[in-house]
Amino acid sequence: MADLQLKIVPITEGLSLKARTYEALKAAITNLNIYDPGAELKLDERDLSERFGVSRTPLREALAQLESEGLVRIVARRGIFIVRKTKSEILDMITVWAALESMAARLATKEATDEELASLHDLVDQFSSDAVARNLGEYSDANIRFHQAIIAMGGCPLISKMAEELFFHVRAIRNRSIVEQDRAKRSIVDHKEIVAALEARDTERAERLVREHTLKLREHVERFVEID
Amino acid sequence: MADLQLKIVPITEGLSLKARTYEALKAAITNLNIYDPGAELKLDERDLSERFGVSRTPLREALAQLESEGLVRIVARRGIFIVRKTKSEILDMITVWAALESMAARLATKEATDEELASLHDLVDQFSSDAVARNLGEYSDANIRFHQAIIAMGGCPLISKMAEELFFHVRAIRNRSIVEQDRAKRSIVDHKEIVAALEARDTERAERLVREHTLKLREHVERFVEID
DNA sequence: GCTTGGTCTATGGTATGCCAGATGCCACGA
DNA sequence: TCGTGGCATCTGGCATACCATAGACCAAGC
Repeated sequence: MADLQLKIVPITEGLSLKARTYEALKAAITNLNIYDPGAELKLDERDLSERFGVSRTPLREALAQLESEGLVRIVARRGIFIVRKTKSEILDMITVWAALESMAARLATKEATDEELASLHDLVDQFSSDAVARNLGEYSDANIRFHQAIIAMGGCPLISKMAEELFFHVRAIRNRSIVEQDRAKRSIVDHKEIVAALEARDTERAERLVREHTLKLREHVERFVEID
Repeated sequence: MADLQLKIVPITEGLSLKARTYEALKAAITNLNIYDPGAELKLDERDLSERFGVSRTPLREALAQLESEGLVRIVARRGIFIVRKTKSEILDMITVWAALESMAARLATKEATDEELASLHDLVDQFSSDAVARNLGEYSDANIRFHQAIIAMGGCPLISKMAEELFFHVRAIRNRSIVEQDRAKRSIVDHKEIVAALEARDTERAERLVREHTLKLREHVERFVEID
């Protein structure tokens, strides 16, 4: 029973085939959406199972999960089709994003520590340089990270989880959006104001700024982004 | 080719076994949560497949879907366990509910027709009589219908869909909550104020009232409801 | 050549059997 | 009596075979 100091590390449980197949499929579909907007929309169970090197059973379970998340649609004896979000659905997702993040901002003014809030400055800077240097806007990773940080500071894991899924989908329209340098610059100003409101613990103002910021994005997408 | 007026109705495509199994399981788990808080938490694939009269394959797919929704947890070679929401998770769900419904109320002040808004009066009345007559509060169907109606009037199908799932889970704590007649009465007052704000197309006030109303429920649950 | 009914094939749905690992029981020994 | 190791069994994961039907293809008849 003596502690021999054998630094035992629990052997990492390899994920199930189902789980790995799910991840691989999700990544594949996402890349398809991003880089290959006009590509093949139909999938075939047997073909996929052969290419992934697993039987149809775990593959089907992975597909069923993707279907419940709305990434694919499975029609009996017809095929499996990759679902492309309509513009209206994208807009709805941004609306929900606005609702969730503005609530998170509200909570953050009450729950977050000063240190946490201060860390937002770095993210603003990262986004600024990213947006200017690489001509990216609302869809850059740096921007997403900024918003995720605010959401995390709300201290509500469910909001974080739901927002993450939304970001995953919304990001798919990155390459279709018209990049506007002006928007990026205005966005940076917005971000700075949001951080200021949070640091001032101004609940109402933080909520409003976050909501309006995201709804501005929504309007921009509505007016200038062509989907489908 | 003559139209013989044979009133043909497309034979309703019976749902797949998987889909029906999913519904049956979900209903079973929900009822268990509501009426039988201390009951068996472990499920068995073979036993269930026998009881439902389907093979393990569609059953497993149904279970996988329930797992991705967080209703059950499947552990390899250990078993399938019904997940009981923690109090903290319930509170988070109510927070998200507040975020979504307040956004919907905001949208409703801009999108809903006068007729739609007027129809809310009936729902308020239904809730009033329900709450008084049957001693129910925030968890009565009449109350849920009132809130769903507001959400629907926001005109954002995604919000409706997400809220519906939240309601499904939150409703499970119905029987564990302490019924307070006072709360029901105050709730009715809140509802009337919300309807008034909506009809006045007062966006900010409608949002605020809806948010505060739901957050009041959250606080009530936090303080007075014992879960687990 | 066009229509029409039959048939073939592709494809998702379902049933079933085997596998590996986690548990728990039980016999055995100190 | 208590601890220990082995073995039976339980249970989810996976592979595979078969089923049913939508759609494509084809051939016969006009």
